[in-house]
Amino acid sequence: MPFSNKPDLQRFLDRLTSRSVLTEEEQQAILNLPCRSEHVRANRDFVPLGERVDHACLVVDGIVGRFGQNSEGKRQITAMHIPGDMADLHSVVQPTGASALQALSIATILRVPHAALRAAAARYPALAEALWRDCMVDASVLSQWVVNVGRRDARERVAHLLCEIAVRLHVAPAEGEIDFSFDVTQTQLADATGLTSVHVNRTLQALRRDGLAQVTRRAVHIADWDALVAAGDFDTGYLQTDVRPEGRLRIADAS
Amino acid sequence: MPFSNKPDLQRFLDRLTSRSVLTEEEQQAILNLPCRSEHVRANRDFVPLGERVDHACLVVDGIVGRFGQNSEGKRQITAMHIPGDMADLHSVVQPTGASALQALSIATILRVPHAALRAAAARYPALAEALWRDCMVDASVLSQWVVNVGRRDARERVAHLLCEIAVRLHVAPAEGEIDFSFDVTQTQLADATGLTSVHVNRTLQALRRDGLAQVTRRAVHIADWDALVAAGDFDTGYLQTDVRPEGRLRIADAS
DNA sequence: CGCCTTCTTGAAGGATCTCAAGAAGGGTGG
DNA sequence: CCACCCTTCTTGAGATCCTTCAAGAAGGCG
Repeated sequence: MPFSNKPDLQRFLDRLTSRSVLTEEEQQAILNLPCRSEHVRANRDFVPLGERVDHACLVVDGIVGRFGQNSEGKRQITAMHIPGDMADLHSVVQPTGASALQALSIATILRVPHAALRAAAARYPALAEALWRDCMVDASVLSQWVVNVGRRDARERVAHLLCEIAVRLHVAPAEGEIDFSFDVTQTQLADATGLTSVHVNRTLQALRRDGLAQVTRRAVHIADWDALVAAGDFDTGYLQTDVRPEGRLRIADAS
Repeated sequence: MPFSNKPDLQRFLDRLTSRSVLTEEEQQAILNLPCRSEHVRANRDFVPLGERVDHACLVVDGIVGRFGQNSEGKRQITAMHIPGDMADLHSVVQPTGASALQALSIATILRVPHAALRAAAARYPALAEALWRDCMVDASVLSQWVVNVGRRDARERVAHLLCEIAVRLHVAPAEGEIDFSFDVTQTQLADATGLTSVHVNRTLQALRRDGLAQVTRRAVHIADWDALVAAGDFDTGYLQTDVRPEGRLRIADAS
């Protein structure tokens, strides 16, 4: 467990402190978490469906999908995780029946033992609360995905997803045009939006034709942010990015 | 705050202790939570969309829906809550951007102040953990709903929802036939499954015709549980009901 | 250079929606 | 206790969005 993992844990810590207030000592507890780095090739399921797990996975690089599937084997991606996300933090508290994880592109992950996370959470209640809060932001996203897949048409779904990713990557809202690397296939976009890859293809063509966004295999160029937001019926609030310092919470101090 | 609320809080406590281990003292902390009982008529939104809330709502009686909506005002129900559920427990840790709640039938709820829940969680880390875990079971359901709406056809969606509710109400799996009260309109079923009420109507007729289930305005009669489970591609694991005593968790004891 | 994955395109079919209107059900007031 | 009203359910027909199937083109990696 070399020190070289600290920058990656720092990224996760930044995520936590963007919404929660943690003391220096609590922050150190995160940075000192033991972990094992691992490279995963694209399309590999590195956390299998339905098994008990004893560690959580921090995404260091690449895009990771959480997914479920129906009996015919059709996949539905239920969450997309970007670097800095602890993709299955929920497993700390619910180690069985956890969801499966798949590398959507080539990825690097850090496996963090539950035991260490639990020990840290037990020792520092405010840390437990910060982790809990992080899980709830994840759940907010999940809620939005239900709305997305349940009550929006193809164009809206794809636009909404692109907006969400842009905001989570902190590349938006910039003025007008936005570029970011996003290494996923059209088939994976289809599995995330509940469509077929054929229809995602046509939908992306329409978004391009209408001057909203150009999506290629490796990157996204948003040509008109406001228009894409409108097309995706997107409202950034649920993502809880940009919480001002005075809005960050800490309720767990024992009295 | 009369003592008469204790039975209702006990129900919530039972929910917690079915998956988590709590000491006598911790259990008392739940039972002593202050709360205000309230009757809500059907179809009323009793927690509005997008506002900051300072209390969580425990469902005592009736069915409560959590929902989001798109810009056209089309609703998507993202969760259905039954008596004993704390419908927006997540708001304790994420008081802004909470989801809206609507009474699907006439309902009775208990409003529990965040302050009291926070104080209890701060004082008893194991309690915080139990609440966190409860939120994660809720998130598992949410995940399944994404799969349901994204990758299953109308018949499967409706069957899956009926199975889920039956298991959560602890009326299944009984042998073969099952009856339970379920006071929800076809329009609400449509909003939960991402369909139209017209199509839900035809789907229910098909389920009835095929001898799987009869759904009326007030109740559900499942004629063939196994067949409904197959039709809904339903796997009970994610609900984490029936966790055996030795499987219940308690990791938060400070060392 | 060659292979394998991914993207692209067309055409046809099907699941679900929309619109519309009548029937049934449940609650309420006279 | 009946009549009435409003919500919910039911049914039909036509429209549409999306899927399925298929096959060729393009792209990336060893």
